[in-house]
Amino acid sequence: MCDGKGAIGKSLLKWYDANARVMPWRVSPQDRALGVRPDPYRIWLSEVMLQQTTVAAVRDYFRRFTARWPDVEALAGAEVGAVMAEWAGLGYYARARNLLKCARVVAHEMGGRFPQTAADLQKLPGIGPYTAGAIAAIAYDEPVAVVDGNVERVVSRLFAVQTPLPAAKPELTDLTAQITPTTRPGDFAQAMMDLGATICTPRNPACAICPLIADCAAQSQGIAADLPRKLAKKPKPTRLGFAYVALNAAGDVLLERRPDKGLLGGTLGFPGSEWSEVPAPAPPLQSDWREAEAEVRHTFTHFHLILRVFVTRAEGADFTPRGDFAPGDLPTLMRKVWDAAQSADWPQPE
DNA sequence: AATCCGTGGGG
DNA sequence: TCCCCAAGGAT
Repeated sequence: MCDGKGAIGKSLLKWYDANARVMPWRVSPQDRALGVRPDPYRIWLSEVMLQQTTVAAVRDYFRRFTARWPDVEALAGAEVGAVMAEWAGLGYYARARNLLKCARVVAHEMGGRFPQTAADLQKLPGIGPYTAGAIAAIAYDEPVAVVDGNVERVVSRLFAVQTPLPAAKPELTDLTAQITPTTRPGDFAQAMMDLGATICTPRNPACAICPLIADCAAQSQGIAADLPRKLAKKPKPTRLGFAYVALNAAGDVLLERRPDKGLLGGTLGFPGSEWSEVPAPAPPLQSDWREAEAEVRHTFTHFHLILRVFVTRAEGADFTPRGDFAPGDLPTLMRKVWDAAQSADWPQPE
């Protein structure tokens, strides 16, 4: 490691000490001075929630989870339906299923203590290279490279890496390791991410106020905003489908839980057809179905979806009691279906 | 290794 | 409106 690279950590930590963002899972500088350590449970929970998800979106979810399940043993004792309902709206629902799996492994097989190295953390469900590194660095001071999308951007600019992502990932990880200090590696990782989120942004980076401007190759070459290079993305097709909202006379709701695998796996929702270019109607029961005026439009990671929504009054054995149903327990797509159903011209019960 | 997985905000 | 993208992981 050359002196220039060591200087990056020093400059960055100085900036971080003056500019660290306040977040519910971070230990405040005052508490840190009193010797308070980050809680591995809260670091783990926050890092899983933050996977591909903005800080703003995570905040309230984190508060609700930690209020309801203050430690890993409490979470391990939760029912999967309760966890899915609490996660509803946050997206990427495999994270919620793996979160509970991981909590149960840690609580039941590890005495409630998380592994203390990145290598061992990564063996747990839902913990990959990034999350393992983040927990190890922040909670256990392991000087490991922590590489998320922010760090990829910051490092590709610092060293003017021209290789497009994702092929550049190993090179960026290696470069990150070279500038990661052995002291305060967790603060360094969080500082890199804060820098990427607030100054070294994807578009219009604020190089003029960047603490690393003197170390940045891309800035000196005038190409900071052009990095990192990325491969072109494929276009998103549009799929169609039908969704069915049935209530009985008491106002109970016909719901179904989706299988664990695939889109919206393990979440609660309304029955419906397949989603495809030419879906076949698939009402869950025979009744006087009325179509809502409003269609539901929703965009997933890799396709657009347009749903036609039908409503009816009917009787059946497997309705969810009205008092047990809350739209907030549904993923966003199904909340949209519910909202569209409210504006429909409902048939009267027979 | 390429694909599959949500959602909301910003430009 | 549309595209980008955000503290990625599993398969």
